[in-house]
Amino acid sequence: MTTIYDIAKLANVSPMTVSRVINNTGKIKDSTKQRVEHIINELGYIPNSAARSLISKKTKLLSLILTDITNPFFTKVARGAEDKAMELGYQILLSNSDEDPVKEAAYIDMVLSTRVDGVLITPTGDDTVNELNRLTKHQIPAVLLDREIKNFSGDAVIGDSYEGSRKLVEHLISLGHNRIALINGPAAISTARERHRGYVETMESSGFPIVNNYISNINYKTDNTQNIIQTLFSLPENERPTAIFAANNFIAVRTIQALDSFGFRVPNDVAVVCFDEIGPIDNFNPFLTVATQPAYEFGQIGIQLLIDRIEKEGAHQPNKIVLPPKIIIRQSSVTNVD
Amino acid sequence: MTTIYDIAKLANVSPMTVSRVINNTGKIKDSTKQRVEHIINELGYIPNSAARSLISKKTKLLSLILTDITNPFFTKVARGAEDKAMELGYQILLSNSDEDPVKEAAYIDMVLSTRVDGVLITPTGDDTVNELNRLTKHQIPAVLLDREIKNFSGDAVIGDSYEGSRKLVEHLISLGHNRIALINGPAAISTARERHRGYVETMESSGFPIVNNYISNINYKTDNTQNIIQTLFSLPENERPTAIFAANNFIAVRTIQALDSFGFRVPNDVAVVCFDEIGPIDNFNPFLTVATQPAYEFGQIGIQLLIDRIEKEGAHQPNKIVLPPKIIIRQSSVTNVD
DNA sequence: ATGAAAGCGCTAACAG
DNA sequence: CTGTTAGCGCTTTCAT
Repeated sequence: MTTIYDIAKLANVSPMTVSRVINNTGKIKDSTKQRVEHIINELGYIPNSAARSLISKKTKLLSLILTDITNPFFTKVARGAEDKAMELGYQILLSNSDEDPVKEAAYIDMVLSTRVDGVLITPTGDDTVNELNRLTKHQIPAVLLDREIKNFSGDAVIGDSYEGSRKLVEHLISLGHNRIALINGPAAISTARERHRGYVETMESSGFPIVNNYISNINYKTDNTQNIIQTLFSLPENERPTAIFAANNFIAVRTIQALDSFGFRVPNDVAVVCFDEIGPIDNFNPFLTVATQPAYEFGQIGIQLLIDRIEKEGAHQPNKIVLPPKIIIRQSSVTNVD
Repeated sequence: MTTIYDIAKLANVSPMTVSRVINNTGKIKDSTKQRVEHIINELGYIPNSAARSLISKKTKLLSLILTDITNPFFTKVARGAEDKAMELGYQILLSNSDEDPVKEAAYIDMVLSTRVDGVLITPTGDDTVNELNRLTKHQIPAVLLDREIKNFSGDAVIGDSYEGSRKLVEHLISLGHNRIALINGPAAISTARERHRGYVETMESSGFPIVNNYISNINYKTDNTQNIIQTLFSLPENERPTAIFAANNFIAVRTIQALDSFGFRVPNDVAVVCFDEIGPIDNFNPFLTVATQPAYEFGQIGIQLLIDRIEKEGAHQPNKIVLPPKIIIRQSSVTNVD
């Protein structure tokens, strides 16, 4: 491996001069500069970032901790994050927590030993506050993505789950539904709380009762919905829900599959709506009615906030960016739509 | 930031003893070990990997260079790669080349300066051989993913594009099609060459002519298919293709969109088949007939090969793993299928 | 079983 | 404009 010492020797200068040429600092005679640069190119020399990090305490590495990149929402987040990071000279370390606090903690360990400059994270739940505190203790800035956390104030990029929720429920109500079930994420996750709030308030303001049996909480990514669907549809026909609000795309898919397994068709027997698209290509799967969120921007803005926090001196106020959802009406809720 | 010196001072030992405790090397008296470990936990000390890398010349970092993680095939590859890497104690740096050799080269630069231990890469084309040679020059192992490269022999995980291609075309022929168009990727990419070969040989062995106008090459990810579709369907009705073999999922989507814009319906007017799923959830979008590839395994195996190469002493023979595709028949080619 | 010295590759601080 | 010295945090080597 060639080092600045090799270059220095060949160029008859000190290593320090080589360093100056590489970093474009200080004043170097043009001829020396040329000579050094020529040798650098000749040998294909590339600075060792470990050595640099040791001094600068910066790695130009960021950690992106998502629950699962396989979820199209997070796929696009990752793409936005990567693009912005690259643009600003950083690289991204990817991790999937799978909604599992144990995996999440293990990743924070790695993050800490890799000494990344910052972390953009979708926390698994409110308890993630402990991991965030570990980061803070080591002065590693973190930005929350998609989910806020109780007892933690810091930068965040989130969607407007309350608003999206209201609009989805209003849409269902406008179609004549009033027995609407909510299959939600865990109450320890802010998006689930907000979607619940949107659901409840919209139902109430439309004068419909909140039926507790209609509301359930499951894991956003793993739990299946068989039991829930079975229970809901064992009710007498005039008490069954006519529509289901699935809190996210994965829950929606599992819900539709469960419905299918019991012989119920969407939307003929039941209408289904949810948050976020189920595929990477917008408007290509013309099936699910969704509250879609600008995932790519989540990633971009998240990284931008993070890098601002890293590079800008002084502790400025926490920045909270709220990105609005967009309702797209498709066949899973109405039959007569393209 | 706490260092082994801080620990050493508090434990009344030398830094070397602390290092030994951390790495579990040498013989340490149990009592000293306990004492040191206690203080380590107390302070929440975590070793600085930059310092370690400087000595060991290892970073425990791998680079994953894909064309676009937004493509569900690569999304799953990334997931498989990340899982396997984590399991083996490595972290993954994610990059998207967007099929652009310039971006690809820029990423290789970063890779080189970050001193990753290895690279798993989907090359943009045969010219990527130059970038791979740069890696080799710096003794950084690389494993090819999904695509092989002319004039480069090394480890690779690829699919059987020829076989998948044959089966897709055979499927179309069995449905009575013989005017089948191929919208392929660039000839500089091995998968495109193999898919072309599978198409040509299957057509010929079935006694059908190869119509040159039916074959076109475009970028896997960016070029649109408007012109191609327009040209094909300006032909007299009895010369138009009745089926289209799109070489990958993204081309298929753009093809269907283009067909749609000209008022042609799939599969009623034209059958469409392609490689790889268009969504992350298998069997949920019951539309496209595809040759699907085990993307998750691509990632897992790729990382496994890479780490073997990194950790196993001695230069063993290049390892080439070929993963078979699976044909899934859906509505884009036949109307009477679930 | 433990420690001291040296050095990995680079740059900040100071000298000239 | 260029060089010298020291040290980032850790581990290897050699002593004890």
